[in-house]
Amino acid sequence: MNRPETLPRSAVADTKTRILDAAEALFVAGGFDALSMRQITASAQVNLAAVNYHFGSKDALIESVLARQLDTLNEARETMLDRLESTLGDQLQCEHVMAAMFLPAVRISRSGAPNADRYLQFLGRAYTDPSSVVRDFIDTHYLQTLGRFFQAFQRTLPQLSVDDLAFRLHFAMGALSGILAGGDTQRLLKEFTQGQGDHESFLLSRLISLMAAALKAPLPGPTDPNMFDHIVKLV
Amino acid sequence: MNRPETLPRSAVADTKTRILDAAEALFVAGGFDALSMRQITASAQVNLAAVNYHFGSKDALIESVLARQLDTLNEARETMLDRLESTLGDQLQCEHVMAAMFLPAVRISRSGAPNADRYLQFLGRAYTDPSSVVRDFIDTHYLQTLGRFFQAFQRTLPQLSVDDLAFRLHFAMGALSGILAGGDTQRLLKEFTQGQGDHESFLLSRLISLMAAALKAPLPGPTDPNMFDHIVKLV
DNA sequence: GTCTATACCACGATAGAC
DNA sequence: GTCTATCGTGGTATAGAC
Repeated sequence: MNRPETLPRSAVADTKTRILDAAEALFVAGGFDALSMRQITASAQVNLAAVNYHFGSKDALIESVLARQLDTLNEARETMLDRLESTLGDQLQCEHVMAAMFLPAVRISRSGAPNADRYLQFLGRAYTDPSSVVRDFIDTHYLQTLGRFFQAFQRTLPQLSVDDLAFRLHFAMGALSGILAGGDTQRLLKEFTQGQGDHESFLLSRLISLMAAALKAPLPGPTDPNMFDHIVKLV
Repeated sequence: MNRPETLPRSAVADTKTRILDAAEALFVAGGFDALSMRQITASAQVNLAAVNYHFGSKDALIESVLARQLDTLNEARETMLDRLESTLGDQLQCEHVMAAMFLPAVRISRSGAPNADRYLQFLGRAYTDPSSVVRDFIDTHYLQTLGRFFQAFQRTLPQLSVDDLAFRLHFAMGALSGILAGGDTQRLLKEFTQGQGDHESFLLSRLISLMAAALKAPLPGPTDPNMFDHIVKLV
């Protein structure tokens, strides 16, 4: 922002970047609560007070760490959704919208960008970290992109009311978080990063199939609408 | 445990119970990280060191708070599942199994038990609290009951392999957590507690319909299995 | 503007007196 | 069983050097 443009980038990163890199590495390794200001500053070889000077607080630091990676991801997601919408037009289905949500992360992780190999590890941490700081920031950060995707889902699922769609998307997103938060995350990420194209397609299609089934479920329910009353009286 | 049986219960609760009650109230109000030993002991009007003496640590205290409520709930869940299984036999469907998971909490909250009205609030906190202490304990606590329900789901969904069922249950449970963790939790709980029977049946049947749709989704996926490959090549 | 040293307060935990 | 005193660690705030 207010850094002079004429200043040449030195061979070693400046203090602010060193703090960001150190915090990100420690965050990926152990999550937010395993982070201490003294650990970060020692790892970055800067003074303890440097974090507060450059970022204001520990919370603001980790938000900067998250934004540095998630801004790019959400841009790619919206771009991919735009392309799919303009290419497919009325043939757009909710599976395409979900692909636009999940594919960009995989692609970034396979690009030649620095630390690309750890990108999905970072995402796994960011999406599953239990701290309210991380969760609140991600929720806020997703608000704009999520609205964009909500409209796309509305187009592909016109039979659902706004309330029902919100309910089911909430359901589906919670399911995704649950999968990422589960003990299988490591295995899941391994398949993402190391698996062949077949594995990647298979896993993503399996995930998307499930979410599509939940989104497309008939409104009155697949069974007798009064089934629940029946159960209540049964026990 | 090692409290003498001959000691009569005094009119006011003893130190251990007062600590439990105070911790539970503060936990419901603000979650685990908003709890401090000094707050708890001040609210319970006991000494700061009393928590460590009676429970060993702050983590152990909150585990006692959770166990006091969740043990009863899981017993009721397993009991209801037993009754449904013996009553319905081969006619048991996965909707019944899910009802056995969700109904007991609603019933406890409407019983005349002390603090029953706050029971669902407590459950919402317990299931959505971000602290690893709470999450780990609930996961461990659910292991036995969850295994019992897993077998029941296996019976009602014989077309799914063990791995696929685990994947989908993981999905469904994550969805439930996502719903509870969302901003609509308050409204959801209001409907649970204040709504008429119609609302309760409607909401639960809507939730169960969604989860049943995800569990019953056809294995190859509702769309072309190669659709994902098609998407990959499209953008 | 940047960076450093250092002080401050709240936290959970514990030893030892009573 | 209960209490006081104290320890180590956490995030934060600030005065002052460069």
